[in-house]
Amino acid sequence: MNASVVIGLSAVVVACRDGEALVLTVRPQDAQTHRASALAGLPFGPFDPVADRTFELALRAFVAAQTRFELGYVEQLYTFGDKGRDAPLADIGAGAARVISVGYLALTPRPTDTSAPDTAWAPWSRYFPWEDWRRGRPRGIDQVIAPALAAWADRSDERAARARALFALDGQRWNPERVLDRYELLYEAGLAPEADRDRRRAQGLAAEEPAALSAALGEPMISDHRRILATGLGRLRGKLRYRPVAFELTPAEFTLSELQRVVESVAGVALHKQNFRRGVERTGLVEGLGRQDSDTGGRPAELFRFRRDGPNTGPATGLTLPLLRE
Amino acid sequence: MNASVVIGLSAVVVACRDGEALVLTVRPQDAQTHRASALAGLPFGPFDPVADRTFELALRAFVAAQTRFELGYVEQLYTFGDKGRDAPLADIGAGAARVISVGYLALTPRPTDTSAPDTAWAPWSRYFPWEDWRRGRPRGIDQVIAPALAAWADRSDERAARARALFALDGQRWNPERVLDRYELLYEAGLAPEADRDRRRAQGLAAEEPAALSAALGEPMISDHRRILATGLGRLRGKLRYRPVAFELTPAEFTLSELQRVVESVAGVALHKQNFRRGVERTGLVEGLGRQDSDTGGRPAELFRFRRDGPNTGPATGLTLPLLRE
DNA sequence: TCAAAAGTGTTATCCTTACACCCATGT
DNA sequence: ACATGGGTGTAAGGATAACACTTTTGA
Repeated sequence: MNASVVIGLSAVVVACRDGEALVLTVRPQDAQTHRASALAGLPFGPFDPVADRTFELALRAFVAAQTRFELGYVEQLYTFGDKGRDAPLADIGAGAARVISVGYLALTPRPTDTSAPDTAWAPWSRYFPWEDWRRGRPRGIDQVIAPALAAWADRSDERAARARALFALDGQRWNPERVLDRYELLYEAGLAPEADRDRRRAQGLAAEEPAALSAALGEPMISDHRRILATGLGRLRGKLRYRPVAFELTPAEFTLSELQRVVESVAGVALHKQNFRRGVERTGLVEGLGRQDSDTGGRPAELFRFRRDGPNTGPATGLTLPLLRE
Repeated sequence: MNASVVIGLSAVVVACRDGEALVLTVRPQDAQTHRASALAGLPFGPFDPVADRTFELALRAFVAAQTRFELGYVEQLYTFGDKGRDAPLADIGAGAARVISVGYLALTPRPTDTSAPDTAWAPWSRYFPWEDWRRGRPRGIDQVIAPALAAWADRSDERAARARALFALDGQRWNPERVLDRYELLYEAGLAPEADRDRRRAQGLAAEEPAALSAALGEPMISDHRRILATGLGRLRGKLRYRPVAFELTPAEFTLSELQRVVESVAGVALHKQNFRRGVERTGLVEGLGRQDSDTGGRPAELFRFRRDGPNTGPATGLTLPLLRE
């Protein structure tokens, strides 16, 4: 008998369209009914230790097979191995094995609709509605999340303090990057349906039908995919500020407003237009093309291009995020 | 027969002492001779998918068992799975299995000498001599590395450009965080003995005795451990600037000079004293204790303490690195 | 002509960098 | 007294944030 481990790969594939950040989702076939699952998940597949030379090659291959979509920029996110939160065994076609899942982040400028069945681009605010502050503080935080967390914290100061800091409760500042911490807090507080499901599974009970989907708490995903998605969003938000990743999400030519909408949809905050533009131009990561884009609704905007040979100077080359509204 | 994968865990355990950044190393027993290996490695051990609940718990347990040392701060680094660069099978006690290694970074303020045999704290400049710029540009870069890379680049502009950017060759700026890229470049160029070894193993040849250890190219390590170490150093350097990790490497009470020496030894650069101090005080991460430390050699220095309840304000709380010398 | 979006100018404030200088201790 | 390291003051330059304002298009 050899080690009873299988390695699963999952991909958070991100794109932007019409000012909305999207993530590629799939609805896997249910093992019993052979119909598409009620819950969505990330593209995922097994890693074959004999045939696959590297994780990344295996990932590119199965995402292409599953979604008919070729990946561009790819980076490893995290490897998840907690017992009790691993993928349901049926999902991955394994026997009685422990599943370790290696999550990847992939970015693409072209969210072409896939012709594959049961795959779709979904705005990620569907899974994390509390993360979108572009039109001000999301209602659900004060109306649903804060009261529920208060009840959970009860008389625990530590819990209450964490809730305040992560969800910007009593005048604290919102930190867009702590997506995973917020999701984990909701999970711990039992406000993510996944927590309930994992607990039942650990106790050998049958799975419940998913509870009514709360608009404030977001849709759940299969397995631990919402956790992987949270990791991806957090990483991407952080990286915006110190690596030129935003340009992996824009077409080859873009206006500065388009770039700003991409950054805003990922960071989930509204930015100050003029200062954003100045910030972008100061980096030297971008060059004007002299040509203009005229279907903007107002004055035509100059087209820009990312300079891949940008200045290596300085340890950090990313974009500044000049916040609007305080 | 089940999936032929085993998961290995490795730890980059970092501490600082006397202004030197140290890493915990072990010399594993050779399978044939039963004597300590000539090459050092990182503490590592297998992950047991049946018994171990999480990676982190397993890591803490085997590091304690192997080195008699308890870990404090721990974070996951990266999961390595490339074929041909995985751990030699004998090292991990596996059969004909593919080895996936999950690397962790651990920080500790107390580099107590372990009583365990064949474990030692080593300065990491032993493995990456080109990474220490505290006393100016390391000699080995111009005398050994640059000529060797030039020969390797030959007429390839792409190779030459990468070498220039990573090793700060023609007046380019040194970027302390790109430790892994530099190590990988040396590996690719055949300047790391590990590359030679991996190639021979892939071709089914016997392992060579390690070549003469060049002072400029650093000591090799077993398996892919030097790559994991490079990942850890790079991550830690980057994190210094936006998370309060430096305080995981200092004792509970410290002078600002001690803190500066810790940061300098990790970042591998010399910092401007006055501006560093101002930078630290501005963060509000630290509070003076009124008491003083008198064995400094000059005027006694005030003792400070890290405020774990530091201000959550702002997305980034780390230290500024005001460079000395240009 | 007006709405909409692009783009410019200006200012106060803060952070960074750099330089010069004083302070307290041990030998 | 003087060497050594700790600590303060100040000023220039750049980045940021917050204003108000002009320009160019389509309807």
